[in-house]
Amino acid sequence: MEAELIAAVRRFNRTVTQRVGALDDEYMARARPLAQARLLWEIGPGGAEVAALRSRLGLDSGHLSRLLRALEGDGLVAVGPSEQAGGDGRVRIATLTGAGRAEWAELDERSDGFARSILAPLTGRRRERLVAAMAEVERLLVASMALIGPCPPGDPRARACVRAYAREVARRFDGGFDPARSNPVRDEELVPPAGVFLLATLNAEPVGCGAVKLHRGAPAEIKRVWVADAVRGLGLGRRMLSELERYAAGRGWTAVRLDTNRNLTEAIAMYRAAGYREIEAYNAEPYAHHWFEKRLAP
Amino acid sequence: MEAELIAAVRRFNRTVTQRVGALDDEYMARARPLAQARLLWEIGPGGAEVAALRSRLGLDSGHLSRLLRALEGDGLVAVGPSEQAGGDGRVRIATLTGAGRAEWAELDERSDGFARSILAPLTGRRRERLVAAMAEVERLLVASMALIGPCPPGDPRARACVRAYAREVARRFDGGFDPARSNPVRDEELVPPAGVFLLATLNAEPVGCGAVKLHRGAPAEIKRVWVADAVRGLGLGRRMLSELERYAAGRGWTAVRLDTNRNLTEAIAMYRAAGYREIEAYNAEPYAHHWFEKRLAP
DNA sequence: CATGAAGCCTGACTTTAGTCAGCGATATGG
DNA sequence: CCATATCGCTGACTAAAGTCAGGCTTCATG
Repeated sequence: MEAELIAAVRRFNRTVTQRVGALDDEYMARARPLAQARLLWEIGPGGAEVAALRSRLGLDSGHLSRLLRALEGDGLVAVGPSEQAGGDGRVRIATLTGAGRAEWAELDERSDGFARSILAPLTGRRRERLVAAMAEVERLLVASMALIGPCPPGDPRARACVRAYAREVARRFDGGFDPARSNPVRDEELVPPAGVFLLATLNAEPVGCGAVKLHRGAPAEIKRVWVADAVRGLGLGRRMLSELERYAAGRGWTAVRLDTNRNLTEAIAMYRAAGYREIEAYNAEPYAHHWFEKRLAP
Repeated sequence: MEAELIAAVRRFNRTVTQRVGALDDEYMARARPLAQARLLWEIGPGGAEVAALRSRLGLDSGHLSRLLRALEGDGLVAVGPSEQAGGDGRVRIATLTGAGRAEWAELDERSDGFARSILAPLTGRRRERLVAAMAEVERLLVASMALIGPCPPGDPRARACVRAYAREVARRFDGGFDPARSNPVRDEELVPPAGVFLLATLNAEPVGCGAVKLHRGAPAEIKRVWVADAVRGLGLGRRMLSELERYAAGRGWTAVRLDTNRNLTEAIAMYRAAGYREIEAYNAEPYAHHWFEKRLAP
């Protein structure tokens, strides 16, 4: 990786996170400790589960509890049981009181004010350029924050991705998609050593998946590569694919193949760009129109 | 200002400062408190004056002193007298010891590693785009961090700007520039109520200047508008100009004028773009070829 | 329904950050 | 040379952040 690029990223980190970040904190903190303000903000007008707050803010359970107590003491927050029918009685939900909503609105206003103060000194054209560049940085940074790792196929996040995949496929295939008619994939096939299921997460939210089956005496087979709409076009599919290939190659497989539907044009383009070449049908998948293979470097 | 733009800036602030900023801190902090690590970093291999560190990091004198003591105790830093011939015996200089330099190098390495980790998940083309966008954001953010405010013309920073202005003008005018031949500007003329000298600063460093003289019974006169090379093209000259106009308008003047040399083409373009129109010579400035005037809204 | 895990809580800390008054040495301006 | 300011330092704080061990309640599971 060129030193030039690294130096540029470092300059950015220094200037932007240090200066803007510090100012942002100042804008956030009103007569209140920063952690409390952040928490209040994160609860939001709609309320939030305590566990979600803990993971989003990365706080210790004791610390968070105390912060909630402080906000409750100031009459800004009410923490109560989940209240939902069939809800888990252990989880508690924090909601803003009237005063809390007022203070939240105040924070929102200040946040607007801060953004305004960044734009204010710039002329119209430069403003547009700054905003466009910021959007680009944000998009690509988000892409680089996504993590891809193995996950049991039975995990709720994995299930959610597979459901989303099935929904999308049902929408896009001519004549819909009936899982019962398609070649089945059983969970055991996606657990090492038979194969693996990889989950892509962004801030712990699942945003994509992919799996590979290591067939004995045959090329490994890639299945269920899917990326959430919100993060398409960031190269996540490509990363998922190469992680799956890496897994197969690491176990000694020298080729991977996959089947796909003619309507999934971007996927097909991605496979070609990633070095896959079209082959004859190797299975009888009723929804497939194209079959691809890629040889793996050992 | 459109809500669209503000929302984009806020999204950026959120993603970047919170996520990248927090990670940056983690990378910085090795078994050491963040403030100590930052201080060590800021001292750098070349050493630094204690006062400079205080202003750069925005720390309280007592706090900084204690941090220095802690680093000294760990054998990383040595604080000694200025040592320079004719140096101020009160100021002290912090320098890194061998161990300190080693730890500094380690921080440098980690900082590189962090930058690398941002770029690593991206493909080549996306990397280029991210870096380009980061550079753009940084440039424009720097522009919006510059502050313009009144400053006594005798202040060392003001003097430094005026000297830089004179050097540049000497380089660019045909046949150089001899201040003695030019229409003189006395300091008293640039102190309220006779006029004002404005200084543009970026992180407390002077990066530009401008002045206006409020002539009795005549249009106000703008002088010495100058912007440092490093921050040109960011609209700072334009901002300086409008601050000067605002000052004159605020005291009741309804027009400003100025003279300029034909070689300062960007300045001339800026005057025109800012609503100045060329007029007949109103003085006998030997270095001037163009004279401009702008009417001010009350 | 016994068992263990999960979710949230409190108590009892430590560490870090930050503030403020005042001191001793040095510099500066009349 | 005297008054006054500046620079860096120490002492004596407070506030905020963060850690860790347990305890109570609720849930899931055999």
